[in-house]
Amino acid sequence: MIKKKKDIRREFIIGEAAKLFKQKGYGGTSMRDLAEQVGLDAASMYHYIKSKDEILQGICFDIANTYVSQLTEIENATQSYSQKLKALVRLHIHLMTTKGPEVSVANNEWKSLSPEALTEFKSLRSQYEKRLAALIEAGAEAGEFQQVNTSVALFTLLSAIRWVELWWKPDRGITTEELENSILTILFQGLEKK
Amino acid sequence: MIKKKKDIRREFIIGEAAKLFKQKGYGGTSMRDLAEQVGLDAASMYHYIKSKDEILQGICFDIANTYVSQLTEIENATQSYSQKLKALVRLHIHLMTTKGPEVSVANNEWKSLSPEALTEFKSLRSQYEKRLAALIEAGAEAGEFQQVNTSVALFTLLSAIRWVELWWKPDRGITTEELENSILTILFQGLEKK
DNA sequence: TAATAAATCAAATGTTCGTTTGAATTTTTA
DNA sequence: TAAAAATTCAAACGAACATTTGATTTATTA
Repeated sequence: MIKKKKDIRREFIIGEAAKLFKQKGYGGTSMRDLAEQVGLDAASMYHYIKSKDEILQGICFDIANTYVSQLTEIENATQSYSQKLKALVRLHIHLMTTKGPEVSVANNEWKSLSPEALTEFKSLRSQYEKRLAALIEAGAEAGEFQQVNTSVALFTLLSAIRWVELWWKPDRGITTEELENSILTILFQGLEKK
Repeated sequence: MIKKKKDIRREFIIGEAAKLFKQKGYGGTSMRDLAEQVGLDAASMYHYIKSKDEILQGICFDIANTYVSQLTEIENATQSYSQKLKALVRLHIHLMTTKGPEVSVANNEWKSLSPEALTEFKSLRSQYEKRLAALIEAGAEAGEFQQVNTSVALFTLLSAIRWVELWWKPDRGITTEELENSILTILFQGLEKK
């Protein structure tokens, strides 16, 4: 037996929690709300999860680790810095369209992590930003990018795509391909026509 | 007597609330936290404010109204659509550097508004987005912008600058002028060097 | 200075929260 | 089918919350 029924239930609870946390915030979601969503009494959920905080940790660190491993792959690829950056932006967008609630929670609710988890999470994020900044810096030195402040470029890129996690639904009348292309056009070519 | 002492106290409380709401979230900030911050007993604060929700409303709608009136001014100005859009982005950035906590709260904590206020707030935001979308649409038809989906352009622009409200401090070693110029360069010229 | 108004807070109210306990029920195993 | 294990929930716990009450202190006014 590879995956126990208990684990499946547990994952279901965490998935529903992600949806609720995205919708109403971590603080705004009670364990009783979550219990109702999964069709259990609140007390019963504690057979599958240890605490509310553990759920949030699961979501946040799962996403954080995904981001880190994607960045590592790109760092090791042989492409121009411009291509690397574009590929990374695509991966970010893709993750938002496939794991919307989880990404949303990791991006917006991490402040509610317990103190120890919070420290660890901020450290992970800081490392990620440093490595990404290095990529931008290298690209600028290679003459591939405009001369703009690295931090500004870093945060503008990361921030510019954040709306996707809130906006994207399968029925928006736009494919993920179009979505990615439009965003990449604005960020790398600029909105203004030359 | 133009401004009563009571009103000044009230505004101070709301200002401190904005800082705390930004830092710890609306749900994560108790009235006791806020009382300690302003140097009063929790009960005493109720001489100056009606409720916690009223504070949040004050912050959110103050910012929302500022955005709307700024947009109205720009709509009525005689400039190219490109100039209008750039001016608006500058105003957004400027508001973040001058009213950081309030903008942060209006952007991140509006979900905690009471049901009626929430409806009103979402309506205001939706109107704002529609008018901004119309500006982008018009600029595209005038041939000033690249051919990208209007919603994508709209949200990418608005989202791209959101990090400023969290990042900007007077001692970041960058003037607001440089900050605005760098961001505008990326968004309108693109990060890639041609 | 005496009367009045404003400001303060100790104490309590009722509610909601995350979580635990312990017993009942259902499912699995031998 | 009997014993063991897993699952469920009713009930309750203590803590934290926003807010109210009522009395006390401080400032203002006549």
